[in-house]
Amino acid sequence: MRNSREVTAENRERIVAVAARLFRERGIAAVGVAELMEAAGMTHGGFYKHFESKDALIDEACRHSFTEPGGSLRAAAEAASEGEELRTIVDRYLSRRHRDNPGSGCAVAALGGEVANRESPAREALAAGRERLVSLVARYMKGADAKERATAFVATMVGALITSRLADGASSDAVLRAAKRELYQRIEEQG
Amino acid sequence: MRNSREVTAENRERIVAVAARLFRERGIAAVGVAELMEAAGMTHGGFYKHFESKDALIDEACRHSFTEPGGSLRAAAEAASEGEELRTIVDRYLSRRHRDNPGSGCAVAALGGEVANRESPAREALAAGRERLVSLVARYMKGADAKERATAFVATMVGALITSRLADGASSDAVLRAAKRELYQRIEEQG
DNA sequence: ATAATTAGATGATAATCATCATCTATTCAC
DNA sequence: GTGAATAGATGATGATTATCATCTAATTAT
Repeated sequence: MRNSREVTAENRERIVAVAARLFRERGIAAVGVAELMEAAGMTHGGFYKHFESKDALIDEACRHSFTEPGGSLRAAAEAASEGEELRTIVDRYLSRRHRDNPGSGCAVAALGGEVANRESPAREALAAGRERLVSLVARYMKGADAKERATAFVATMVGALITSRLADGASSDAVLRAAKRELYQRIEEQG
Repeated sequence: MRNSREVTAENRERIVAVAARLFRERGIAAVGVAELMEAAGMTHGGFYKHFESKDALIDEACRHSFTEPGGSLRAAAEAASEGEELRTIVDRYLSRRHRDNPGSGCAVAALGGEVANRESPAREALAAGRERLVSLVARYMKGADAKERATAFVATMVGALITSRLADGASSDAVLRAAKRELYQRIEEQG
């Protein structure tokens, strides 16, 4: 069977979106092409009409995960009242909601470990995503060393999210709380 | 052929050690039983004389990676001169050496993402490793909230290591530097 | 020393994987 | 409308996987 250009484009987009979600939820290696296509509402064979290989999809899915509208930290920060931008970012990033829903969350935290080291466009996409996050945070910081402090700020957020997902119940919440308190303090110290 | 009890125990230990290294270097899913056994100097078939399954080895390898003598942060901290313990920990953890050698480094940073979520002894082992790291750091902090500050401290270290491994060349060093500076400052502020 | 045990090699198994050839029904270009 | 192009289904491919049965030589227990 054949679909219209429009439907085809939608299908392709759906594959990427589903992959971006499943990869973050369960890891890249743990998700096969067949399962992926079924989750996108198709059979496995059609996959290669859209992508050259699974690796090509991985790259695209990594890029995609930073362009999703729903979880945009940038939008949340820009909607916040003045002086509350960084606190808004922290509250969102270190929320239980974010911790419990990696599929729609930060790809740096969800896929960073699996993609690090291996040289690939996927790694570059995550690296670029991290840098954009640093830039967003730095925008709300004052001083010549804003970028440097933002880099450490982001490292704390990412590390806290990852370690909170690792810990069990009680201490998982404690990790989020501790990091939030720490970051709040840094925000107070010098905007 | 059959080996003596001693040789057998050594072989088993070697499998665990090799697994702990390879898993951290390339990810758990990317390392097969056959490759693992070859790296340990044996053929794949003997594996199941030592372990019930690959999952059982994963659990043991995760536990093992926190008991290696070489990379012990605890030993380094205890050997440091008084007042320099935390700085010693930071210098070690956020060194280029540690960043470039995940195989002998922190398993929380190397495997945290892949093991998070999935319920397993492996996850519990990493969670326990993280808590021991927090306790080690807290030991050198003053105040009633030492544990909480140590939790954020560790999150920053882990997040910095992971994001530095993700970034390319230039910014990778910048991440380490920024986090070190940030943590140094926290140490100064209140021991 | 003899007998029972077993560590590890060899090779097979079945499952899962990414990838691709083929087919078909549809859509687009004309 | 007619014909070329193609999206996606179906099914096969070969590679890789974890797991296991069998065999054998060596070690342990007696």
